[in-house]
Amino acid sequence: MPNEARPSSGEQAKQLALTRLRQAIMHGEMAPAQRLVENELAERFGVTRASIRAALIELEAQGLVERIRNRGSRVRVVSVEEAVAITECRMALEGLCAAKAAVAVSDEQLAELTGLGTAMQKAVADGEPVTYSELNHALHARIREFSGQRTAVELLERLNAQLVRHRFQLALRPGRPQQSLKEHLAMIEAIRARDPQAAEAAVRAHLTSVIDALRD
Amino acid sequence: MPNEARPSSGEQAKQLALTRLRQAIMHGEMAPAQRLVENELAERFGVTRASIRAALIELEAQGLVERIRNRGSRVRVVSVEEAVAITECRMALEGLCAAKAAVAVSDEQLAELTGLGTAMQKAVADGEPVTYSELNHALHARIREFSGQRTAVELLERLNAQLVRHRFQLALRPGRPQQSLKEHLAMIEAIRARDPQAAEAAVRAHLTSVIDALRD
DNA sequence: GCCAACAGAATCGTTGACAATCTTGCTTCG
DNA sequence: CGAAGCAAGATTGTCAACGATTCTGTTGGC
Repeated sequence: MPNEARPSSGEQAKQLALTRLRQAIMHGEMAPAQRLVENELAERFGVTRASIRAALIELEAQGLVERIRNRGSRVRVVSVEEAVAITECRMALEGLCAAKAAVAVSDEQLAELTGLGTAMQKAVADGEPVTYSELNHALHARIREFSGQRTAVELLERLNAQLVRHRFQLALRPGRPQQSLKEHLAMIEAIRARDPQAAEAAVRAHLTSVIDALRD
Repeated sequence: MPNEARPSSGEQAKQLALTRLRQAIMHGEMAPAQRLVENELAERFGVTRASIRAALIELEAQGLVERIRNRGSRVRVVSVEEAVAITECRMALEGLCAAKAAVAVSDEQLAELTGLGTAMQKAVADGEPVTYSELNHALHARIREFSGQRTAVELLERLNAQLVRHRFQLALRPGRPQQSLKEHLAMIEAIRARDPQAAEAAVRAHLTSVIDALRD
């Protein structure tokens, strides 16, 4: 499970609706462009419309849902061009994070990155694209985290949430993990060398490759 | 209330509450960390609490308001460190926009940028920091716009909204406009030369200087 | 046969009231 | 005199009902 969002017991109605709706969208349980009728969701989740409404407003602000006045909400679909534009933003922000992380990273954190790297190699060797995709996600998340750039991390998480569908399709493409693996290992290597410029360059190279792949 | 920017007549209650609250915060009518009691706001704006609540949820997602469960909302205060972190993100994203703009810009748009540049020179010469600050804001906004990067523009507008207070304080500091002017003219020059790398470098140099100034 | 007006259904927006929670100030006991 | 406990007040969270808007399918006229 790449993301947090555990509906802990003492949760409030709105929070529960928010986390469950978010998970449903991110796990692909809701088809893209599917209508999200407030009454249905309220009944499904056992909360009132007000809570669903609050959750939808928040999801709209996060770019996961599209709302039109008096017409309703639907799961937002991101076109390929939009996915490219989002990835370009990721390139700028993750580049920043990688550079910062290369300077700030601790030895234990370096060990964790190295471990992720070998796990990714194993996943590719074993031909397990789903595992690889999860490790991929985890690696990016860890690097962001290690940078200590709270603002950038927040923005990146918003952006990534919008890409779930595309990310998945990408990981399942034959040959893609092999290509991607090399770039990821280069990122790890640059951070291990504590070289901020090299780390930023490696991340940018990787995401440039992602953009090319997105465009088919 | 000197609030223009009409919440156009046919506007819905929630939209009205949102625009007015947003303006009030951005114009500094609400002291930082001021409590935002839903009932008070509802009465002040002549709408119901539900509309205020919806507006507050949206403003929280935009980073302008802080909400704590069962405790209420307040205007979010951004510390200096946070302002620096935000500006670092701006550096990454505006750098991207400037590079794209340098390639995509049209001749009329170039003329507009040049015009802004001369207006800024005049404002500095006449010693009008407020006018300069507005032109500054306009220049950055135009460059973003000309890049055509919708996603990046959206993120940047969110980030900028959080900086209003700091931006103001910066513009009024003696000597700052003179320093800033040179950097802005360099940005314009690089875009006129349609040189993406130079444009990105100029923006980054400018925002690095802003960070130094923020830190005092 | 085609288009415009119209009624009905579906859905969202708004309202006022009630419940849950937190804060604050007072009281009481050690 | 100080601290724990309690009660009142303030504020947010939740709810169910009402009103407004948009969509859809049908009917009537041309």
